[in-house]
Amino acid sequence: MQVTDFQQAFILHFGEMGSRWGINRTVGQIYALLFVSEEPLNAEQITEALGMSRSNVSMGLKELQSWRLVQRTHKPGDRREYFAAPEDIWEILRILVEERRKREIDPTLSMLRQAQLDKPEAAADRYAQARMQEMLDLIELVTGWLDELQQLDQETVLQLMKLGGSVKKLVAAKQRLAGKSRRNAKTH
Amino acid sequence: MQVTDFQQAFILHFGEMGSRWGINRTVGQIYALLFVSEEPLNAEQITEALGMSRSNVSMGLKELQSWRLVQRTHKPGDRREYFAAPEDIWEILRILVEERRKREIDPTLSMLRQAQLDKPEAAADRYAQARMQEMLDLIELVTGWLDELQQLDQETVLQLMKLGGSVKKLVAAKQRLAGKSRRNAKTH
DNA sequence: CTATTATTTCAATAATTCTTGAAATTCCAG
DNA sequence: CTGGAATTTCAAGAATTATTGAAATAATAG
Repeated sequence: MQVTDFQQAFILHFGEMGSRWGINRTVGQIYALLFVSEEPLNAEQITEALGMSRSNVSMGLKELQSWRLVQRTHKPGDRREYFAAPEDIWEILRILVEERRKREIDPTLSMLRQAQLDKPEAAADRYAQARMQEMLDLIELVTGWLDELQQLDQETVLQLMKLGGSVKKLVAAKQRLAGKSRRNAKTH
Repeated sequence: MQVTDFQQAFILHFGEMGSRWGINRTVGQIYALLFVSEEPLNAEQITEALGMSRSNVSMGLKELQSWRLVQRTHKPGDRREYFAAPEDIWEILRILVEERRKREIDPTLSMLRQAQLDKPEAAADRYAQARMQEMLDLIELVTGWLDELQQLDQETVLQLMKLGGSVKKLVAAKQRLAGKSRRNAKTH
């Protein structure tokens, strides 16, 4: 297998960006190749196309599988494994968000929650705890919202994103509605 | 300056997570220290608190400044520089989103746009180009939406995020309204 | 089974990134 | 200006991460 110049530009870019995205060059290149390939590829084809060692490809594929970013298939009468990127790009985005969250945010959430169980005496520690609480609240708000977005069907998300600035009016309208039903409730 | 055990847990965690977040341990620790410190700190205090070299702190602060994540201040009658994390945690989030986007997404956007200017002949390239177009469309949709969210005031964003699942009804309602005014327009 | 092919593991080394102390530079009080 | 304090730069070494070929393991066709 030989990549075209057109594909090559994309593959090399992903390789370069890999380090900024927290994956290595190899993994970035393998994923880029799979993403622009119409048919699933086996490890040997990837090795030849990218000019890296077979073992490197094996490790890269393992990493991509741990990210759930590649699917494994088989061809009839061929016992080699074939790999492909998910067809649906929304699915890819969903997985990316989930996995990055699991790796980059969840451990911090645990630590922040743990820190709230303490009852520090010193002023410096009480300030630190308050700051951590602020961070915790913000992360919970944003990740909770991401959870809700993921529950929604794709069409609704698309519409919401296309709403643009008019979302403000919509939210304001909703607030007024909600206000009616709790006219006498404690405000704020 | 000496950090307490309570602060230390937070600082060490940020140091460890640093590599997953694309910054190094030093930078993570410095930021964590500033984040939980009520008063701005100078480089010497940071050096002592974290037990790393003065030059390392200097480089770390430079990096954090390139991320716009620290503010520089001065104390009267003291010519040393003092550093602090922004007080407002929403501000921190905003900056983080902007900077990560600039570093991790914008270069890819350029590349993808460039690739759409080509008019490839080969079937493999035409497929690759179509895939890149899908990726481009999705990134533009999401980043465009982030832009609009950033235009909104914090209160509106907060309300939107707290809407949760009911956002679906809201969007549906909006669609019905919009539908009235383009009853006879070409659907989709 | 067994021979062959496919895949993974692993230890060595290549490459990159981080950290440091020393030297250079900048800054400003006197 | 000048001297000392504050800060940055830089090259060397430390530490980490990536890549490889060889060996081990797994899978299956015959």
